Amino acid sequence: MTRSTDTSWAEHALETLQAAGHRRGGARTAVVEALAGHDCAVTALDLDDELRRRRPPVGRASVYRALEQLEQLGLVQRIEVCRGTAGYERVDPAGHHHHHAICRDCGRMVPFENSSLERAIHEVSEGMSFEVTEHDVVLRGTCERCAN
Amino acid sequence: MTRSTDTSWAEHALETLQAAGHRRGGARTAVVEALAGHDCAVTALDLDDELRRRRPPVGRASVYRALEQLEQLGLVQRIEVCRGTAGYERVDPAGHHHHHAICRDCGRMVPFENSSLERAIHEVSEGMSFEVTEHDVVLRGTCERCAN
DNA sequence: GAGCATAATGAGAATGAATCTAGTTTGTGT
DNA sequence: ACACAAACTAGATTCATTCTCATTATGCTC
Repeated sequence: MTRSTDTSWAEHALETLQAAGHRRGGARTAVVEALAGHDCAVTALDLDDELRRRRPPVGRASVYRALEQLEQLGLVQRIEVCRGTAGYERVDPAGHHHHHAICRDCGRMVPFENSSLERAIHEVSEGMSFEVTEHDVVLRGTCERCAN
Repeated sequence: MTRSTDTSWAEHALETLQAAGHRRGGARTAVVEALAGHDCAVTALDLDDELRRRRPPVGRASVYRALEQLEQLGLVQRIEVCRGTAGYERVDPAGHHHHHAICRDCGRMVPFENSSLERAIHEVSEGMSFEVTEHDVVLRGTCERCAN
């Protein structure tokens, strides 16, 4: 579960894509594999850099397209990493997930999880006219390094 | 408190700016006044549109600069409205604030507040190596209109 | 295994929000 | 009123993201 390349997530993702009526394409598979290799959020351009070197190279458009489809299927979550840039990270099929604290100065991102927070969010969601399918919590401040 | 133009917030903001060593400039004042007239998040470009028509017109750069300063002073909060666009809204000086549920389909934004959620976030923040100064919760899903 | 419809792909152009630059104006303390 | 720094505007620039479109590959059917 703490393996840095999460094979089970990748398999699950590829299966879900197929079940959703998608064909098996090289670029999208590469994106899934790359995501599986990251434990926390990566930007689309980081993935692009990483995948552009492959043979054959993966185009930027394909990376964005794949991420969008994965997000739509609830396989990855999108969060705002820093002003105007999105980060993507895989979603545990078991529903287990974490949130992030982001340092205002250096952009460092620290994941955390907390069950009473989850419970509170769940309760709020219930009492809402919305049908809430996803939530996202971001704490912002200064990390211990930048605080001096 | 439900007045659509919140004069007290505007006054508070202008005072805080001054206390922070800022001079009183026409453009920034205009931005503060415009923000006071909105109860929920507005995008920078909406404000720009709104203020460009003034005599004298306010430049786009000034809008962004003012928003950044206001955010730095904790007078406005920045949230991601839709992919790649930020929304800004005034922060109640009393510390009273709300979060948002955003419809994935139509982009509609519904504010909500919940004290046990706040409490949970506060607790998490305490136990963190970060010095957390701000937090942001976004619920995403389908609003009752789009759900049919 | 060949043929077909169509999804998937990649290169690069286009978009659009946000930031930066340069030169000008304005506010404030003296 | 003067001087000097902060604030301002217009427009160019940057940079993430999306779009276009010609090309390639997949999965089906026969």
